[in-house]
Amino acid sequence: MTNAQFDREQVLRAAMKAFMYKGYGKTSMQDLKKVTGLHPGSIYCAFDNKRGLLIAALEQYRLDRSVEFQAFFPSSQPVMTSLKNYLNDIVQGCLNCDAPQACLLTKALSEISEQDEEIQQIIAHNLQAWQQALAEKLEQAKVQHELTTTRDSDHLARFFVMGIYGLRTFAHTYPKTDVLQQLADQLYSDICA
Amino acid sequence: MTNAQFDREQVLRAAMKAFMYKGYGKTSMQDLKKVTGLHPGSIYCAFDNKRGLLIAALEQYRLDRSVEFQAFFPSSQPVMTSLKNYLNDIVQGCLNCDAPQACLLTKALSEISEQDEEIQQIIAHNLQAWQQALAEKLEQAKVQHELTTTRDSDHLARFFVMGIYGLRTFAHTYPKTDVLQQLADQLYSDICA
DNA sequence: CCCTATCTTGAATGTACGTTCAAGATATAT
DNA sequence: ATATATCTTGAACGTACATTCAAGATAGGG
Repeated sequence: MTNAQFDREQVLRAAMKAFMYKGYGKTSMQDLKKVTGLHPGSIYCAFDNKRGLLIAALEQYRLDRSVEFQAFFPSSQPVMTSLKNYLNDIVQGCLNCDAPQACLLTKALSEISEQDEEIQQIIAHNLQAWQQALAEKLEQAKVQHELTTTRDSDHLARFFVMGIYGLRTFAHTYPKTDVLQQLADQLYSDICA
Repeated sequence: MTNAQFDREQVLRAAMKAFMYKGYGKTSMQDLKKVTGLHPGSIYCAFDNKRGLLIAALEQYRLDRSVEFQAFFPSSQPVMTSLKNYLNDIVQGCLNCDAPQACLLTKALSEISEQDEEIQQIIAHNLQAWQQALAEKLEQAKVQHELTTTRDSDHLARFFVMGIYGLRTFAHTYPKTDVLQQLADQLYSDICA
């Protein structure tokens, strides 16, 4: 029954990509078969159903992004420098057109949150964990006197994630490097101010 | 053939609401029949097909929002006061749960933009028109010395709409008045600074 | 070499959808 | 009042989908 002969991570990343590009609803099992290389029966065996595959893909996405995030903040480097690099990387991600311009979490949030409370909560939890991780980095920057502001780190982190949500939506309508970079720079300097 | 015995605006607003709540893909013709009171045949007669209804609804949305926007900026009042009221109204909209928390444009953008270039362009055009209208108000505020900043009005307007996109997404995961208001206040003061 | 247990496969199933269209209802003109 | 033209209605159609399942393939032990 529970078969793991295939590379689970690779399958989940392929599914993630499909869900990000077409959206959950419009990604058919045939699409998933094509991109994962798994036959419908195997998908149902491993993930119960399409929804189970989405949930597994969301978890893989969380893991991947978490690793990626930490890699941006080596202890050898000032936190605020890392934060700027991180933000610039997101700007580049918005411009990379063959890759999905949106993040899986916000895309799925807007598509299915009203209809599936469990998935809504998974997504909300993951987004809040990301926000929390950012707040910790900002707090660390304060302690190390890289960041001098009287404002609460939690508030700054919320404003930062809000800005990134907005940046990604903005990029959908106007994916020009210089304008996005200018917006990101403004966001960064408003955090610092 | 082209029949207009029903109230076209009312029908389009009902369709708008359904599309905003369920999304375009998951709103069935049965749903649309229920909310508009129009039988499938009549919908096809008046709007060609479901996609045509969406396009018509997007146009009605544009009109409604345009009227609403101008109403927020009476000449009797300082522009920046109006802008603050406008922003606060958006915050309230994010909290009003029975109404759609997202705007039809961004919701549809994230759902169908990859698959329908024509609709993508309609949406992008409408969002840019909104941004342009904001830029004009900001420019007016500068001329009247309500707003003193060296930054470009177009840039400020872009940053403002980016913030609102982000605010709406944020509200999806955490719809608490005080936090949203704090984020909106921060956005407003960053525009002014 | 064969038998059995497990895994793989894609065709079959039921459902739900967008769309069409012909029959019925209504209004208008003579 | 009757005939004709127009509009309204919802049942029927084809299609596409998620899901299931039984037949076929594969491997491992006797």
